[in-house]
Amino acid sequence: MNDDKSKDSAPAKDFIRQIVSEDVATGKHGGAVVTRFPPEPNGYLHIGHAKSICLNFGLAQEHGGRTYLRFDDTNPGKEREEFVNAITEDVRWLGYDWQDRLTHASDYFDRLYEAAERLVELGKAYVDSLTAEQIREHRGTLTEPGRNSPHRDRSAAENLELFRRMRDGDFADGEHVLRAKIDMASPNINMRDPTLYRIRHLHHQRTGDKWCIYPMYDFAHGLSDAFEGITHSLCTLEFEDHRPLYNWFLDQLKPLHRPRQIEFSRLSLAYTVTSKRKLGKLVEERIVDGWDDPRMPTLAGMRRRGYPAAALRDFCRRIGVTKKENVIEMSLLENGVRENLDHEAPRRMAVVRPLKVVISNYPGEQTEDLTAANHPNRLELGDRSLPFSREIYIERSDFMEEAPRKFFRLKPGGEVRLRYAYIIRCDEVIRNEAGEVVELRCSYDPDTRSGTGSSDRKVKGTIHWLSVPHAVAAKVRLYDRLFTDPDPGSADDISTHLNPASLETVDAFVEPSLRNSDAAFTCQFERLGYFCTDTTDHRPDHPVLNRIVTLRDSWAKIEKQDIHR
RNA sequence: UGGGGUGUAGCCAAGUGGUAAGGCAGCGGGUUUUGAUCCCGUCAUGCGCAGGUUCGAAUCCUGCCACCCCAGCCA
Repeated sequence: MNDDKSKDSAPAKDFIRQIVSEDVATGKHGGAVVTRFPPEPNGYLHIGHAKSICLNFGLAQEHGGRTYLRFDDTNPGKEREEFVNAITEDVRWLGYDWQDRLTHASDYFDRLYEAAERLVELGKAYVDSLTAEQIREHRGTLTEPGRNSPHRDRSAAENLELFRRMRDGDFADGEHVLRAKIDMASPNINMRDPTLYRIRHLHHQRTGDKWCIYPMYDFAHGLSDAFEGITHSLCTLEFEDHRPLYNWFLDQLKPLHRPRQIEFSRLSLAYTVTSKRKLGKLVEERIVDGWDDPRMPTLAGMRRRGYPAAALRDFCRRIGVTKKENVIEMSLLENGVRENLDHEAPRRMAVVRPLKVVISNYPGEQTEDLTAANHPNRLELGDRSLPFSREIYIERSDFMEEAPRKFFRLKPGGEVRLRYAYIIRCDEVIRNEAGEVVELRCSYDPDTRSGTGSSDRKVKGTIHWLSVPHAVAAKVRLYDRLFTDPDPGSADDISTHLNPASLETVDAFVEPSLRNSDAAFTCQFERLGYFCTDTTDHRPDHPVLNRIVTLRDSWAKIEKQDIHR
């Protein structure tokens, strides 16, 4: 089902791949390439993370290297086990395998603590007893240098004792922190004695109550990279200013491996938000069903919507990796999904707004099984049979009483081909008391059955249809973009940009072969204009399908031209 | 106004001194039992701006402009 064809072609040589190739060529790190994908387990992964996952895992793959999946769990209280499970599932779904390299920053809490003590002994770290507010005041501003803390010159022995007592739980939250002793006048604010450890009397999801002090990102991250032998530590642009600090720790502590941090720009997608915090808000406020709501730009949401993992990988390859701020248009993602699905998805018939057609010259009790190809361009995908009878449903919009000149489909007195069946002619239009069209009387040409030698009579239009007694009721969920603004993330309150019509459910009929289909079965409804997939809440007798992505619709263009004529 | 980054088409993105790849979007056309797919064509005298160096500059130099990030005991 939607088998990931490995048509992911070779990635472009972005600047990171150039650096890595050069490092491999010059034998740096013995030619090894070791990367890591380090999410904080405080939310679900979204499309932006896919870029990082594809980069990190892809890069290692290209060089026969290794990639760690490392949970950056240094801040208990924000992080939850539910999220680590979701994240591992998403990474696996995207098609990547970390093998036995699933780690946590918390795995290194002992070693990190030892490293911190070493820094204290080296005179490169001290315990500060200022309040958070005082520390902020001492930090200075963007244009003014900071001031040294009065505790900056404590002796190594005193610092060591204080730090140990911090660890042993002698102090309350916020009473002390451990700080690096660097330069309070540095123009780079990250170098103005950054905090290394803070006291947090909190239960940690993995280490339990063993610790009441937890390391900060800057301290934990670079050293974790070093511990794991990471060669290239790839992160986003906002960490550029942290690189001097990343290197400072390595310079002071001289670990065996020396990783290199390289920054690239985040992905942002027009009309969506890629911020765990903001996505979490949509979940909390029940604007969506959950992190995996098919409208969400999360990997779980896209999976449930029916986006193939291969299409997401292809998308990540297409967008490239640079240091430039970028906003990718939705159409690029959708084109990739469409392209993948067009090749992979079998075709089926469906009628969303039924109009009954009686084929008056077709025998009343007769039923015949017609043969329909599963894919018009890939005969190897086989075919299925489609029951045909005297009464059928067609799409309401496929009939027009007063049709513009270029309307190819059914009109009074006109002919149209029923896909995989016969050519019919509209003889009569039946109305109700209100004057609405409720039924069409047509006649068919028995010589035009699809696939027979005499079936090559040409008519302009082809429409889809379903035999009334055989049609299966189904629900189709039509999703539209969640936001009306191209950059909803810029608003303080993203809910002001919500699209009220982001979800519409319609009753439809589908062909009998869709009854008892597998959940997650993805198909394209012939002539309906979109791809659909069965959802997780699939019921065998009543399929519920999600629209995945819309087909290119040149009819809309023609229609518009016609109006303007 | 301190520091760090980034500017190539509507959106991405190659290009590393030799005369502007590719994709998406758009536009025009052909094939088609999905108005889909597919195929063909078209789309920057121009690379943030202004000078300079050079036979030759998106690439080198100088100056300017615009945008993004940084003042968590978040990551």
